[in-house]
Amino acid sequence: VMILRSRFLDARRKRRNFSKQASEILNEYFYSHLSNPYPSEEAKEELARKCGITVSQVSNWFGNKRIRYKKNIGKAQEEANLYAAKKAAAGASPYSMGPASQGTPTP
Amino acid sequence: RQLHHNHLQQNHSQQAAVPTYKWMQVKRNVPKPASKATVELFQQHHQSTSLPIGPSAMAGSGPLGPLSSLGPVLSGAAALAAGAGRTNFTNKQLTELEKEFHFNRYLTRARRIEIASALQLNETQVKIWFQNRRMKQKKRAKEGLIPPESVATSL
DNA sequence: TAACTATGATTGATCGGCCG
DNA sequence: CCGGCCGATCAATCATAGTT
Repeated sequence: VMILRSRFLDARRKRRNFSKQASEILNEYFYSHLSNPYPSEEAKEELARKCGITVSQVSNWFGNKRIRYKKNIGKAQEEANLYAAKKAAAGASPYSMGPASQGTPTP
Repeated sequence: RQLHHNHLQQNHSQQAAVPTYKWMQVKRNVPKPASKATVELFQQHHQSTSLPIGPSAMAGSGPLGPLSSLGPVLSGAAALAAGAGRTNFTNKQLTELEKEFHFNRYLTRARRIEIASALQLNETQVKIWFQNRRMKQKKRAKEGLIPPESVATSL
């Protein structure tokens, strides 16, 4: 558990940060679906294609994003949200629609 | 713990932009980081250095062979019951599990019990390990393009 | 260059659904 | 009704990339 863990348990070495553009696409989707940031398999495939990464990477990204978003709430999240919301509203947002999203949870 | 079905149903935060949806409040049962002291004690108590686990008895003909140390069917169970969240598998355990997996991707109840005892793990832990292992292989097959995991490896 | 932070990947374990 | 499996996800952690 100490020094023995890097034999076959680490394939995660040498990772590459996604391109600025890819991150932009992912964040845009995430914030425009903040009510339910769980893209379908199809959506993941499309995102993967647009971002030039694999579906698994898209899944990882959303997994990390969700968890890390929760770990804050009321931090830069608000800011990021506004940033994305405004951007989406500004136009050219192919993800404006969705299954059950919409920032209008009217009870 | 409680049930949780996601979808819109947020809080009443005056803040215009951050509603706090249900998915943000989902909490799972992962209590303690594991009481290492306890685990270690159990470990060393039964650490039978050499695992007598023979890759099962070839395709189920001669079921169960070597398996000797059988007592602690719950050392791991104890740890888990004690509130150990994520168990830290030792390389020995992982190596044996990996070996067994290569042999059989699925476990029989009997084999599961053998492995669990020999490795000081829960039957559940062994079961889950195999489940996760299968998913892992499937995932790698899909992307890495190394699907069948050539059992024979006759390269 | 060291210290710190952001982030992609891994993995034991959970959740809900399905099946025999 | 029960236990195992699948598929997706969680949550904690690892190791590295990017910042400061």
